[in-house]
Amino acid sequence: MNTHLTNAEFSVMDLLWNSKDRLTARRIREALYPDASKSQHGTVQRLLQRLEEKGFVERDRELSIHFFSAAISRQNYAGRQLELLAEKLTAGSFTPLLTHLVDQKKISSDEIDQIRAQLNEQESGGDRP
Amino acid sequence: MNTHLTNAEFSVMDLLWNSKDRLTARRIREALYPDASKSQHGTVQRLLQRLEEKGFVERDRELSIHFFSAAISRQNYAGRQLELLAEKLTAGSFTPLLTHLVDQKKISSDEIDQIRAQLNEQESGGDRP
DNA sequence: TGACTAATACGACAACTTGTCGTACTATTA
DNA sequence: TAATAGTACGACAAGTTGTCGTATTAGTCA
Repeated sequence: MNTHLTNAEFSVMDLLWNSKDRLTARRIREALYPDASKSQHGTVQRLLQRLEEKGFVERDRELSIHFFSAAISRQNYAGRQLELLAEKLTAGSFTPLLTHLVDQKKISSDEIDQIRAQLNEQESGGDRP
Repeated sequence: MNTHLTNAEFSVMDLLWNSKDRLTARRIREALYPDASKSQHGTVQRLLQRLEEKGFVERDRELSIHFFSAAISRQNYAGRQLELLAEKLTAGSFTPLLTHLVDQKKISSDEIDQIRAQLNEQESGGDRP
């Protein structure tokens, strides 16, 4: 499975991630190209096709009008990208990344609290192998 | 300043980041292309030139043999990439990224300890507005 | 049913990027 | 001054990306 989303592909995924329900190609076209010229049907279909090939999108072929949904969650994608980043830059370790963030105060104190809470929870709680 | 490093460019930066001292183009070529054909001088020079344009590399022109060094640190680059990721995927917030990491236990307990220590330190310490 | 509309499938391509090479030029060295 | 090694950068093939257009299939309705 390819791991990279191009800009246009990302726009589609962003739509799907933000949508509660599955979307038709038409819906997606309407959202991405509100002026909706004829040829942009094709563009969206092409994008969906490539996204399906890459494993990012699931297509329900049941009906002749297909329904599309994200095959992986935004969280999942974000996590994967973060891992790639760490792998490439810091030999797979996240500490240097986070250290820098904290140093630069790029993490708000609210965020700090949330993460600390989660860390504490995890430490006490779920250590079932 | 461009924010993206291509593969070949990254190899150069990786070298510079790993090196204590500034490097000459020759050193870099030797490292990246150990077989060292003639034309690869040009390749490395080209890469260094582009990296300089992008603001990633500093070039000391003092002598006719130039010295190259990273203009931004690995940490800095990593942080910037992380910010871009968060901006694009989670409206600039890091919490969802980190939450996912913690959930998946992609962060080792050692790392958790380090980060927590740093968080505590920051909280008690430097809150000067 | 046959004409029409809308959907899918995908080849093609222009614009851009990327890695590489080669050539021109300059400085240093023997 | 000839040879060597460096810098500067134009050029280009290969790959990517966004887009379009055309072929084909499937419903729709007078």
